[in-house]
Amino acid sequence: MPDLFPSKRIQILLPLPLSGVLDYLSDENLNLREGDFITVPLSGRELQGVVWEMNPESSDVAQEKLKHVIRKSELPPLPNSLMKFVAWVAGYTLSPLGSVLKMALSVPRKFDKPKKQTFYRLATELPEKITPARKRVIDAAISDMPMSVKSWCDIAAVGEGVIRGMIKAGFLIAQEVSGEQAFIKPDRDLKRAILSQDQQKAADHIITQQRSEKYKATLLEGVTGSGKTEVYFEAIAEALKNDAAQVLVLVPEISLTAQWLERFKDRFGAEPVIWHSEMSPAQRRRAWWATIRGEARVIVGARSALFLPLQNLKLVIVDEEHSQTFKQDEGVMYNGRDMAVVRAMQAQCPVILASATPSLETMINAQSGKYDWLYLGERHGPAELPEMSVIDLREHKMKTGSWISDPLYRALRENYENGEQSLLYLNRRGYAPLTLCRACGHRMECPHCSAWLVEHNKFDRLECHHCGFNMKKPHACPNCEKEDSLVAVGPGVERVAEELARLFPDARFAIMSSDEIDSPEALKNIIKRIEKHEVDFIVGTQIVTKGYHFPMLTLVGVIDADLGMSGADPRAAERTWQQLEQVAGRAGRAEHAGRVFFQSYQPDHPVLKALVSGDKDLFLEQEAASREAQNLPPFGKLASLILSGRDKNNVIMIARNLARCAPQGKNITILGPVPAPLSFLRGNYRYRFLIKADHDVNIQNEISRWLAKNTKKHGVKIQVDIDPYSFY
DNA sequence: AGCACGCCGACT
DNA sequence: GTCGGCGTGCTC
Repeated sequence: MPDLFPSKRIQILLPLPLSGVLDYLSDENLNLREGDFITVPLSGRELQGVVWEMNPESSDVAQEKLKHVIRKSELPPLPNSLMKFVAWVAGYTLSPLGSVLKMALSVPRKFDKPKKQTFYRLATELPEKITPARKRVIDAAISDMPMSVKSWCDIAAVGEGVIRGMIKAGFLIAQEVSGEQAFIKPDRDLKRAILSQDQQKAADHIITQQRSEKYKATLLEGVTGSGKTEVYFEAIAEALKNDAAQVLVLVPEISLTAQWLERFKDRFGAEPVIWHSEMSPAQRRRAWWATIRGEARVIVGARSALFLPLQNLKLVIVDEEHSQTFKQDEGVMYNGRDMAVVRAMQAQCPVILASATPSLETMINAQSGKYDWLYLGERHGPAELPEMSVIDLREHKMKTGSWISDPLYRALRENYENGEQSLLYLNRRGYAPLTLCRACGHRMECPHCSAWLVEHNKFDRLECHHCGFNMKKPHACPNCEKEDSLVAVGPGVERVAEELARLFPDARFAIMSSDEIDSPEALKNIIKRIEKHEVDFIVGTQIVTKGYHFPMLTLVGVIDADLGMSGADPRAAERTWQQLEQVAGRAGRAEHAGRVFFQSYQPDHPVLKALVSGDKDLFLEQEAASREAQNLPPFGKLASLILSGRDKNNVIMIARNLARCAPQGKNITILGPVPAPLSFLRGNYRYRFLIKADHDVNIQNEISRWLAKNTKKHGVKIQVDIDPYSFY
């Protein structure tokens, strides 16, 4: 086929795990620009990608090999700011560029044309005499914005009949709208909160920043109930003065933000646009379109919302910035909190990091003056801080098979007899973490991982928490074949609940763990039961730290405060502290001051000392000093390299080869290879390196050069995690 | 990510 | 003797 139009070599990025762009030919009449969505052939199939470079410098791909771009999409182009961000994240995380693009494009049916819908807007001339229901509709109208019948019903709280009647009477006028149903625009002036002096000062500071339209990071610190949300709502209101501005709010887990959404709706009269991975394809499509067209004004979402095609980003907020949920430790391993700061920097807009218990990273940045630091001291309402104490388990020994010490039992008894609610916290699902044979000592282990099988009474099974393998608990030991010799060792929440039931035969219990709470309905039910005081004792895993309010709860017992303190994780102490602080915060939200007991074999551990004394600053100071001494983040840089493969000897050999050509220098240290803590996972043997470097080392460069030196890696997967949070 | 190519076990 | 298992490698 002769070329009717001259074509030109351009570079396309496809949402595949390819490290770079591919060269294609573009016909001039397609009139392509960078960011345009296009369809191209790739090994016999058609794929959608993005025009990445219109004027490539050079390429070694032969001209004959090049294929033509098939067509250009009618989608608005990918905003240049997002292309820049995608490239930055790929470079930082050492991930294939195409994998990062995939995160930005994983929107179902985005190439479909939106279907036509009939919307209705309020007529300009309305009768003077109207029924109360019709008045509600008129009052609810948002200027002359057209809406679907369903939206009218929702917003005015009337039945469909009322709306249909008004359409018939000509008070609502039909309008064909092509495209998704629009989101209701937040009203920045709707309902200003009355701010305390502290809050007002903080809000003023942020508003000034907002007006400067420059990048600036701010830590907004304040205990629970100090009103951080109201303060950053004012920043959002300020940003919304600009009619095109878009605001991005990142939250750790969107499924747990129902209360937050209520407050937003109350303040701005409309729900924000929501983004997270569990949304239905239709919902995601609608949110993505609203974002790329600039119609979405405030977007609240999980970390993946960073990859939305925002057109005019003017403010970024990271709520609960200390949450480790922001770190993704699969696929493209990025930290949502850090990338939010980068996104703001690239967009030249302010970013607010809000938390009651800021991460050490953010604290250091605030102390050094890199971030502004706003502190809200007051705690609103009558609640007092709980009284905390440590139970020394070396002193108060427990019987075998018991996990509740005498002092804790006495406190629980007293609380129960006073008709109050208590919570026992143990971050361990199931009945027992280990099952072993009394006769031969055989441990029930996962066949695919080097991990114990966890006994779950609820399902009457043994389960691996790493790969999901599960089996029925056998009657006889699989090793020595002795009958009834398998015993449970150690406690999980189910077992603690069992002990409680023995101690308090007439009490009512609830277990809160991901096994019990597997749907929003289950969550709602359990919360309702607790709020109605149909429960005397709650036994819960980490799930109870996620910000529910238990107004009747006055006692918290931490079964094992030492859990999670060991291992190679430099953040172990910080994480434990945050978790325990949050659990402790569940006690005494109402008029009663609460009591908190930590059971521990290391009562002198700095984490417990800090919690009991309430001297959080001292703990952070010590923690900072310790990390600085070890040159760990945020003072030094850390990365992990995990090699995994089916053949153990092959993995070891390749690990040794890598070790031989590891980067050397006084400002970079390579530790390893050692078997990873989970040395066998999902059928793969795993070895790990840790890379520690000074702050000024370009650790990505060092690692890429290192891995490039070693070409033979057959049968071994190498995963790089920059600034790891997971140490399995 | 798909899809083809390629080398070792149970089938007509 | 073949069908097909998924390990490995390539796609402009």
